[in-house]
Parts: sequence; C-alpha cells; structure tokens
Amino acid sequence: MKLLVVDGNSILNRAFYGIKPLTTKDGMFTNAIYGFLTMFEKMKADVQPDAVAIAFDLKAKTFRHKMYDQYKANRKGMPEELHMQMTPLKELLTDLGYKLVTCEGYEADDILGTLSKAAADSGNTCVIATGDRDSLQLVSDRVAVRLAKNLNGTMMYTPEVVREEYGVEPKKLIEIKAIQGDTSDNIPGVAGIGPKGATELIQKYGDVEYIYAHLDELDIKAGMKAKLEKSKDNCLMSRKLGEICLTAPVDTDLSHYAVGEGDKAAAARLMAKLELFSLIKKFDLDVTESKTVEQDAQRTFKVVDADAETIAKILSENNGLYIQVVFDENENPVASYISTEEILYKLNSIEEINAVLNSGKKLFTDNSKPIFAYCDRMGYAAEVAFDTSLAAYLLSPSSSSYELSRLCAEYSIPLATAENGEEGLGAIHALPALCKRLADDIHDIANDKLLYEIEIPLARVLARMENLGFAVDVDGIRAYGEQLGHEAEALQQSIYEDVGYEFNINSPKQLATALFEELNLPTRKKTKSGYSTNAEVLESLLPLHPVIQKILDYRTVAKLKSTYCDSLIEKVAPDGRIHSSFNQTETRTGRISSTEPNLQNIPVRTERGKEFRRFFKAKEGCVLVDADYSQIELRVLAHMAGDETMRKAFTDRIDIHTVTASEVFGVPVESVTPLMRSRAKAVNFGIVYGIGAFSLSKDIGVTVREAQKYIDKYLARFSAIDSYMKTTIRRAKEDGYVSTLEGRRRYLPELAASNFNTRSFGERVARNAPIQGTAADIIKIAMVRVDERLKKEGLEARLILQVHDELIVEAPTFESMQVAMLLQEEMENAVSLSVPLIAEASMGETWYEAKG
DNA sequence: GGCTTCACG
DNA sequence: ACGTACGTGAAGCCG
Repeated sequence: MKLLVVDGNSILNRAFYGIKPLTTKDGMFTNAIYGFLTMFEKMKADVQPDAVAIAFDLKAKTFRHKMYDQYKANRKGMPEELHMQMTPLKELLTDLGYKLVTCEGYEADDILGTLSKAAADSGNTCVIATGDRDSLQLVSDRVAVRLAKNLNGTMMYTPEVVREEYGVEPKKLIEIKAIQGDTSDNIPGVAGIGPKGATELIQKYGDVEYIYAHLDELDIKAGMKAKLEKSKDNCLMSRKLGEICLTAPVDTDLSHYAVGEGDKAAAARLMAKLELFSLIKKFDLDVTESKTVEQDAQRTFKVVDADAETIAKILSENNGLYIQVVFDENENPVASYISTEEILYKLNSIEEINAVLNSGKKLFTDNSKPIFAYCDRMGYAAEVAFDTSLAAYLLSPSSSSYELSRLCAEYSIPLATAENGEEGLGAIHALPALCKRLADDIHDIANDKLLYEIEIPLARVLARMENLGFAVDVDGIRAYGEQLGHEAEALQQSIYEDVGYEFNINSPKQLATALFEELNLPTRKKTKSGYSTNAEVLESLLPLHPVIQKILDYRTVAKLKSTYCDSLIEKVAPDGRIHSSFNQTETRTGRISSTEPNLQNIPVRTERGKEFRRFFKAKEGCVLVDADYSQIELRVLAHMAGDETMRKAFTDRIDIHTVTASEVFGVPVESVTPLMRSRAKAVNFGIVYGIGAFSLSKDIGVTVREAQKYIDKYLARFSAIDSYMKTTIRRAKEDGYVSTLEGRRRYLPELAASNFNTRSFGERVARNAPIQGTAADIIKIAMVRVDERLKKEGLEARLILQVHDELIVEAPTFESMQVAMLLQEEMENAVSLSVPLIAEASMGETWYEAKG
C-alpha cells in the first residue's frame, strides 16, 4: 500500500506565490486554491497512491490582545489574499473525499514525519509531497519526498538522490543543518560555518553529538574548532530544533486515509462558485452537478418537441423569445430550444427554426453572432434583445468562457430538471432567469448603453463582416510564397556553410547552440529554457559575424511564408474570399480580436511584409475604402486627463510628437529635429503603456538616466497627465477596477497583490486599459453607425474589416467618394471629446494601395 | 501544452 | 531590491 502525505501549507504557499492573481468577479482570491488543486492532481497522477493524507498547520495563537494579533497577522502571518483561500480549499479537499490532518501543538512537518514512519513501520511505502527541503531527512527505503521546486518542476528524492546531492545519508541532514543553521527557520547553527564546512564535518564524524564529545581529539583546524566551541549550545539546540517529530498524536492507521466518496456535487458547486471551471473538468466532476448552487430537484419542466402548430402558438403568444440555436460546423442550425416557465420547446427541423428566426420576434439568446450571421445569409431581419455572453463579458471581461451552463453556475441560477429525465437541458431552460439576472447586473454598473447600443448591434455588424470576407488573389500569394521559399532555401544553405553544419534554424535551442557554442558569440539574455535568440539579441550581434544578418533575414522570410502564405491560402473559401472570425468577448480591454485567420496582423511595417497587402483586393467593380484614426489613443488621453497643452496641440492640428519633443527638449517647435521627434514619439507610446525608464531607454537607445530625464520632463510639462495617471491608480485601488469613457470595466486584482512585480503590472494596466478601452468603445460605435448609414443611404458598400483604429469598406467604385465621406464623418463623430477626432480615408484596388 | 518568436494596433 | 510598456494570434519546437 502506498500513502501520499501532502504538506498542505507548503504546497499552498508554492501555489499562491507561483500563480498570478486570480479572483472571482467579486474579488475573492482563488489562485492558491487553483494552484494547489492543479499540483495535487498532478502528484496523484504521478504517485498513484492508495491512500492520501493532507497535513495542515493548526494556527493556535493565543495572544490576549486582539490588536497585537492583528499586528502579527499583518506583519508576519500569511497575507489576507492567501488566508481567505484556506477555508474553501479545505472544504474542497474534504468534499473530494480526502482526509485532512491537523494536530494541536504540532506542525504539519511533524504530521508528515509521523505518518511516513507509520507507513514504513507497517511495511508500506510513503511519498511526501512538499515544497520544503526540511522533510528530506525523512527519506528512507520506504519513504520518498516529492519536492516541488517551482510550479511545474518537481524532483523525487530517494535515499540515492539525497546522497548524490548532499553527500550524506538522509538522516544526517539534521546534523548538517544543526551546524549550518537556517535563518529562515530561526535555527542559529554554528556561526561562521556554512554548508560546505558542515557537510565535511558530518561526512567525517557522523553527527554533532560525536563531534562535541570528542572535540579535543578530532583532527579539525583550530579556527573551526574555536567556532564549534563557541556555538556549542546553539548547535545542540539547533540539532533538537531541526529534528522532525515522529510521534505526533494523529491516527496512524493507514486505512483511515483511504480516499472516500466525499460529496462530489458539493465540490463541483463550490468550484463553480469560485469560478474555477477548469478544475471541475480536471477532477472529472459531473458538470451538471455544478450547474446550480441549490439543485432544485422539485421543480421540473416539460420537454416538448414542437410542431408547426405549436410554433405558431408560441409566436402568437410571445413578443420575445428565450432561444438557443445550435449550429453545425458550417454554421447552419441543427437544433433550437425555446424556453418558457414550464415548457422547453425543442425545434428539430430547419423549417421550424427558420419560421422562428424569420418571425421578427425579439430574441433573448446566449450567443447572438451566429444567429445574426445565419439570418443575414437567409435575408431574415433578426432582432436580438439580449445576449448573455455579451452581458457577462461586460460584467467580467477577463473570464475565459461565457458558455451558458457556466454562466448559470457562476450566477447561481437554480436549475430545474426535465420531466422526461433528459440530461443537460437545465441551463437552456434557465435562460430567462439568467437573462434577468445579467440585465440587472448590467444596469447596476451602468453598462446599458454599452450592451444594448454598442455590443449587441456590433455583433450583427461583425456577423456580416464574417459572412462577406475579404477577397484575395490566391495565385499572387502562392507565387509570392514560392519566391519566399527560394529565398529561405538559399539563406538556409548559406547559414549552414557559415556555421559549419546543418541544423534546424527554426529551433531556438539549436540556433543557440550554433551561435553561442559553435561560433562562440557572446550571449545577451536568458529565457526560461536557455539563451535568447530573438531579434533584439541578434541585432546586437550583427557586427560580430556575417551569419547573423542571414539568420535575421531567414527568420523574416520563414515567418512571412509560413504564417502569411501557406496558412492564409488554406483559409481561402470557395468564393475566393477569406472569412475571418471576429471575437467580441476575448480581450480584456474591449477590443475585438480576429482568428482563423487573424487579419489584424497582416504585415505593414516592412516593405517585404507590406507586399502582402497587394493580395487583399476589392472584388470586380469595387474599391477598398480604408479609413484610420489619427493618434486616437493620445487624443483620448488628452481628453480624459484634460491636459491643456496636449489639447491645444490637437485643437491647433499641430503634430503631437513634435509638440511633445518641443516640451520635453525645451526647444521651440520649429527647432525640433527628426531625432527629437522620434524620441518624443516613443515617450508618447510609453505614456499610454505605463512607462518605465528602462524600457524606454531600450526602445530609443539612450541610457536609463537619459530616458528617466525625458519622462520626468514630460510629466512636468504635461502635469495634468501626471495627476490623471496618479488619480487613476488611486481610484483603481479603491474600486478594484478601471473604466472607459462608456463605462466599460476592467477589474484589477493585481493591484491588491503583495508581490511588487504583480502590483506594478496592475498599475500599468490601470493606466493603459481606460485609454485602449475607450478607443475600442469609439471605433465600435463608429462601426455600428457606419453600418446603419450604409443601409440607410441605400449603398451596396459594406464594412469588411476592423484593425483596432482602422476600418475597411468594400464599395462599388461609383459609391466610393460617398462612402469615404461617410466613413470619415461617422468615425470622427462617434463620440464628442474635448479634442477633435481625426480620421483619414483613402482608397484603392488593393489594401496596399488603399492604406494611406 | 508550454515556450519562444514575431506579426499587428 | 525588484524587473522592466499595453493588447492580441499563430507557427514551430520540444518534452
């Protein structure tokens, strides 16, 4: 029989400090719970135990004064963010069927010792899982320690491994520690002797008791002898302190720790409440068990297969329909459900579904975009009144999924059961309740306009853009790809010659070996798994070897070919167009994202990359009208911060980077040189991102001191920006979130973290999110209005792509002037700021020609 | 599936 | 003393 003993506090600590903050919507920290259970699952899989015991320290503090207790807790005890996770974690472990072990007056260590000894003594084996090296003294033939080094790395210590690493038997580790000491555990040891000396002494003489008993006779150098003599009391005390107790009064009957049934449903419910949905899967719990906080077994609903007659009745009796439509991979409907209080109607035929979708009823649904897309293709006028995924996204934009059943669990919507016993229908039946709840929450945070006037109408626009797609010249791409392929091959051969052997240039690891070992070039920086070979590193090596330029070129060419030729060609539909997917609930700032393929990162910065845009074209008889905002983020910043200098620059239509340079470098606008302007431009970017002197210096190639000077000068000259940023962070810390102009929120649990880096990250996000998010709000409004205007003016032109600050419309050539005007007008007037918004439109046959 | 690299705003 | 700008998606490597 094999017993797994987990050092609960130690693993929990590793989890807490190793995983970035994770919270529920209402601010409950869950990262330690998540990390603990993930690591726990991994250890169970590795160890395959027959029984499991999880040991925790009992915090038995009995200070008389509450004040002092608090003082201690804040100063030394675990941070509140961790402490609040203890109780739910223990509850989860119990619910999952595991035995927790605590013991008054004993530490978790002592429980590990006692249980591992009990296992060994009874002829069984034991694995101790911990993050703490103290337990290594317990290693024996029958006891192994699985040490967590970091989040994913662990090391199994057997007696051989301990001997290998420490040069002594596991039992002797206490002796070494008694001499060496351990400041973190307040074990003094012998002053002046470190790990090396301590190990030598123990290897030679066995233990401290023997050393002190024979100190005079032993062949030890005088200096060391004196040190030993002087710290004798400390050392003997350390010997006692370091020894783990093997006789804690806990149940040592191993059968007591067999994994029990627990209460899986309770575990699943608690995980759902903590919004840890991936754990539900990981622990193989039944999703249906998690779907409600109070499983409402009494309440039931009928499931009715709807026929034409029933549907006619539903349509005549309801103005709004709570509906889910299930689509196949070609985005055609295969089934649909309409939910009412007592009945869940099931629509199985396409005719029935069409009848409902073409009825003009207001739809309350869980995912509107595919419905809009289908209706657009069918020529139905769909009207969506509510979309749970969009509402939930606004309520919590950092979630990973907005799937219906998850939302029901997260928002504690009670689920009834189907009368016919059919599984998995509870969530769809609960759609009306969920909609009401989300609508209330949206109203509470004043996001009504965002949801009903921006996101839901935008879903229709995006659906149309997906349907339309972007026409491409496949043969052009293919030919360009072949050309790039030849270039890559030539570069590859030349690189092999320079290095002296053939290897995979695409493997950063093999490339590092070639550069830093074979060619002996200097290393610059490290990554988690070796030396970095990124473009920045390679550029610094350019003067040192001719192969570097070739590698850089190879990388560029290989990237262009694989990402933008080969895979793009695969994405061209039979209609000769590329239909990207636009995701509306993916980014934490409110931007949309584009996938399969991503059309928002088609190259533009280099000439060779930009060539690609020649293959994105307008269809016969059409042109592309492209309009982009000029410095929308800086204009948003100027407006939000109310900085007069910056506002004036925009109002007077003076180049903002030149004005910035003039302020930062203290010269008149006319005297700003191109270098000054380009540096000022970098400073402006940095301000939006939450600037740091180090990164700015790297970006523009000046010293950190110099960069800091620019930043200081900037914040002094644009003092309203300085105070705006400070106020934003202060308020974010109070509220727990930041908001955009339209009230879009982003929650920032990172700001409450005790870890400096994590907190700093939170502060940078607090500075950036309102700006990036407001710009996203603005272009979304513009998209909805452009779409409406095109329809209203009876134009054939249609939006086909958005790239964050840029809109692309495919327009019949004769409409192009009207469309360009309309685009610019709607983009510039989407919102009214205290600075002008500028959008510039241009047009052409291809994206290359249409852009600027 | 995580990591590295690199394309975009 | 800390590590080093915000937001994405995709390809390729490797354990």
